[in-house]
Amino acid sequence: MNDKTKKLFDARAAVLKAMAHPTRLFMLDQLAAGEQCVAELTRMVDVDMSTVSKHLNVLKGAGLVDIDKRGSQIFYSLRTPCIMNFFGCLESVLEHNARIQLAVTNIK
Amino acid sequence: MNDKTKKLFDARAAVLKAMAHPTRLFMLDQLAAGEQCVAELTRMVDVDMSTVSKHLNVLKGAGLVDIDKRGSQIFYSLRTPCIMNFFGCLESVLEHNARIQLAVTNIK
DNA sequence: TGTATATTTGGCGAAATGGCCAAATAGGCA
DNA sequence: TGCCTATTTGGCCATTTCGCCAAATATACA
Repeated sequence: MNDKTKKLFDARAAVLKAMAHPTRLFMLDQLAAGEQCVAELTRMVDVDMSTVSKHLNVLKGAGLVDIDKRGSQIFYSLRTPCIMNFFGCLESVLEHNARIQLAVTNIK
Repeated sequence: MNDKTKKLFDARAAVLKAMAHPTRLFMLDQLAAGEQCVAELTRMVDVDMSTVSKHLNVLKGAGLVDIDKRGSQIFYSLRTPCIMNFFGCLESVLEHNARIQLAVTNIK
């Protein structure tokens, strides 16, 4: 793998890594329906607000969300909505896994 | 977030997490062109074969690849090729990030 | 100015990750 | 059987991740 290829896959993996956490993925999904402030997102996910803030910072670092400060609140929004198109494919992987799991269970 | 929703996002995130490593992503990309054995993949990625083997096991655990043992070799193949459709969207995120970076550089 | 609300930051500890090396396992073949 | 090749497993260590709490920062508003 040459240097240029390595850099490309490093960059792609970094974006995936930012998405690859249940809380962050859930928040992206929520943001797909429209911008939200930190407090509102915190209400949805049942972890400390400081943790939510750090998760949002990870998403920002990966270029997945934009922020808009208005008054004392900060609104986060999805920068590249096509990200969510991937859910369909994820679902097909999960379904396949579920079928395998079911088959294995039936054998036992 | 209720329990069912949590489980769904845990499962989705697990698949993304399996993809979210440069070496694993590169190997998935290679497998998109056809099955490969461990030794061949190792030749491409410049890490120890034991490390490659563990990466492949992660991909298998996530349901992303299938294996086929033939003789003393084990061939890995992509189970759900639609996974690779996501690259296009990743690219648009990366391009956006690059533009931002360029803009910031120009300001300085 | 002081106080309340919204958000981020710093620090800590527990757990997971990723790499290498050495050793174990499995198959093919003399 | 023994030897070679292909692959996986176990152990170890350095690094990263993720959660909480407490403290800092920023804005609004009286």
